[in-house]
Amino acid sequence: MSVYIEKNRKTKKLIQESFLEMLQSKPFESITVGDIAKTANINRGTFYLHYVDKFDLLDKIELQLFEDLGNHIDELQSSYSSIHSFEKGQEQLAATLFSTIKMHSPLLKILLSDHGRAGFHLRFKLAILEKVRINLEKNKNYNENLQVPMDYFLAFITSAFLGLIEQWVQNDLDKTPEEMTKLYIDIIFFIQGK
Amino acid sequence: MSVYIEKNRKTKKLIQESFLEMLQSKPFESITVGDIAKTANINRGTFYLHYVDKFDLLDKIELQLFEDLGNHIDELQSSYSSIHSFEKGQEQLAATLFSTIKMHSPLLKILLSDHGRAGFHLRFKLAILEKVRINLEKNKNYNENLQVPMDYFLAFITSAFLGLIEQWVQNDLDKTPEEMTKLYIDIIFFIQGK
DNA sequence: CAACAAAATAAACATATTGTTGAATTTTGA
DNA sequence: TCAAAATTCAACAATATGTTTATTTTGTTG
Repeated sequence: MSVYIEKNRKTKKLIQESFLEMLQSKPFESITVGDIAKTANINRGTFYLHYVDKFDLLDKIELQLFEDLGNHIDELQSSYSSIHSFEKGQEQLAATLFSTIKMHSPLLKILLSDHGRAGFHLRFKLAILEKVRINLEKNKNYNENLQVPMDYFLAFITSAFLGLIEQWVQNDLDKTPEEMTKLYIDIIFFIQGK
Repeated sequence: MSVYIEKNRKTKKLIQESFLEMLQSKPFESITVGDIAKTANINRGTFYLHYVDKFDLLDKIELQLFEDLGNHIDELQSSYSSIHSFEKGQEQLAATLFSTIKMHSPLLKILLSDHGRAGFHLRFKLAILEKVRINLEKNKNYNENLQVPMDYFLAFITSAFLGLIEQWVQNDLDKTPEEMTKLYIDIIFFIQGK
């Protein structure tokens, strides 16, 4: 019984790999179920034994990604102290984000490109935003000083992070996570006029 | 002759309006040329007299948007002095961006949502990034002090802007452009610890 | 008004993709 | 070797695509 599940997973994995490989060279919208089956060397009917349609396939891949990202971020973040300054919290979060993103950068590069699916950027942002929010709440001070609506402040910080991540992924990780963290801090310092 | 062009434009306008109306309730990928024709009360064949396919239609809409945005931004920006501090330059650009975005917010809201098309966010970011770049170059000082690769710095600043814009548009313009500009400045000040 | 040309319509077309079915076949592991 | 599970195969109706041809509507112009 357990081996049948294993077999199941192997075909699923084959489908996903073939699909993601195609996604590098052609946009999601132009990939047909027939294409996927052909590339994976399976019968088209077999695809439908595993997924409802190609949207379902991409849904599953996205969900798995967000789950992995979330778990890994939480893991790293929990190793930090709860009380810290805004700057220190940002540095810790940056270190966590960049080292987590690194593991998933090939997939992220595809999903964030125009070969992916409309709205992925929003879903990704939402996932990161939640982590930023939690991190900010660790710092008691910021609440009192912040004169700006929280949704806008979160949108600002999260999108700034996202901008660096997108550039980094598009540059095929031309820097280490540590260099990216330093880069983030340097930008904050520059804006602060230091 | 001129009236035929006028007639032509009226049908094109009708197609675009019907299309954008549908786009508010269903995603681009699920809208068929037949749907568009039905909503616009035209023959399906007529659609093909004006556009190659539905992608071409969306291409034209996006292009028109970027052209309008670019023109309006350039217009407003040219009214400012060329030499200014980083903060002053950012404030001027923010004021320009928010007032320009306001005019196109209904369309932007759709195109940035998951009803739009993969990659729109990237194309929009690129359009804004170019304006940010030009604005930064007006300030001689920043070049000397900046210790960070330009592509990353631009990605950071532009995405931060974009984050505010997206939140604003999603909130159905719950603030005036002036309030958004002040909000942007307040966030910068907060990060600077002032 | 009559003639003309552009634009839109209507119907038909081959083609491609979809998602489903049922039966046959192969693979798997116990 | 056996039975269950997984995959294959062929066929199916349904839908959307993009093109074509003939016909009608529309607006302009002499």
